[in-house]
Amino acid sequence: MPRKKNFIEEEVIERAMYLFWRNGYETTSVRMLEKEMGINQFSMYSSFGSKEGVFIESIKCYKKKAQVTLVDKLKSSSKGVLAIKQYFYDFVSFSKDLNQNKGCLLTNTINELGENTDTKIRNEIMKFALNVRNSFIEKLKTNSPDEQTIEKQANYLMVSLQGLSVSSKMFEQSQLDDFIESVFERL
Amino acid sequence: MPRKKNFIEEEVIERAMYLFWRNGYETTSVRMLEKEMGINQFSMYSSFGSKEGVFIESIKCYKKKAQVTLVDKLKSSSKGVLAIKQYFYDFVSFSKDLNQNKGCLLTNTINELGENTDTKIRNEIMKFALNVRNSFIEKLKTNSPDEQTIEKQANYLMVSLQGLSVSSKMFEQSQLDDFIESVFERL
DNA sequence: ATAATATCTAATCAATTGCTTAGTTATAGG
DNA sequence: CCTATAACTAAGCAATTGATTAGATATTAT
Repeated sequence: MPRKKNFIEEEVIERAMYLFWRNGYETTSVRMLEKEMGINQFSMYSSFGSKEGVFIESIKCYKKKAQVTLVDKLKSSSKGVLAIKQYFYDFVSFSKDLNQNKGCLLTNTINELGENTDTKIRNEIMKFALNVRNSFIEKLKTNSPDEQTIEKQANYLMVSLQGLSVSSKMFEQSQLDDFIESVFERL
Repeated sequence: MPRKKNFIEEEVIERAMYLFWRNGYETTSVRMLEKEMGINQFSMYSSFGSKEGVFIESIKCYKKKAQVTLVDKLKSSSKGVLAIKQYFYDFVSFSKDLNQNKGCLLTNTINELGENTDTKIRNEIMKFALNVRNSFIEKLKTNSPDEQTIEKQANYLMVSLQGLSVSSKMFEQSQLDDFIESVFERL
């Protein structure tokens, strides 16, 4: 009986996601979201409950995007550890968009909100991190059979990824390339 | 002839610095600063001009602190590359304070403010990064004479440091240890 | 068509933001 | 002592924050 929404939730959330990605959580105001999503505040609140609600959906949207363009490619590759290296390069270009170095939205969020991060958000982020880590481990198995070595290497790669995310905001591409090459010289 | 300030600028700035370090720039309000610094808003603005002014002084304070506890120790060490490894471990415990993982204030700032970072602030941060990088290079020279190798290693170490800063907020100490050990296994 | 209901627009809410101003108080040089 | 000066207190500024409300507008089953 009721009226239909004249926007598609997934579409407006993707726009919101890019805004959060560019500006961070605190700096992004509800008015900016309104403008970017192309919908009224009422629609925003009735669909997503709160600014945080919009953010959580944006995080999920980002994860989906990263899964499709990065993790799925990694999983389906047959190149072993080299596939992880490719993931690193893909990750850097993924974090650049329209000549902007935005880093990784998940890393940005952890870094911005720190220990005060809402548990729901933190869980979403940690789940994805574990997901990536497990994908790394699958590829590492082709190199070494020793489980302890693999665990250590996985930790090494995860911290390295965080470094890339932040560094893409302040260092030159050549320095990032140096880094990636060095990382995989050691594997 | 005039009245004396009844606070010491360096003292209140150090308090402000810890607040910014814990909460980030945007999340820290002038009212919070007032409370933490123990001075009135008028005093704050007449001494430092603006919230950003307080922040810039806080950044300088942080740099001084990091210089004394981290860089000076590195410079005076005679252990070569091992001294850099020690710097990494010191850096992690430096970013932990009162059981809080706050990361590095400079890294946090770059990550939070991104490309919109005020030039003055950005310069302060970049200067310190170069300073650390040069200290690394000095120690790397004891290992290899090849300048190109050293440059690449320096880039590698700088990105790794950023990784440690962010990762200290989301990973276990053992994972950070794994990372540091892996970095220096082949240096 | 009509009634029911969810979505829309647009105005508004109290609270908080960074910052300023008016008026008082302390400190020194003459 | 007195006057000049700057630091103090505390109230207030306009603008913005996240969120809500009232009333108009579509949509669809009956």
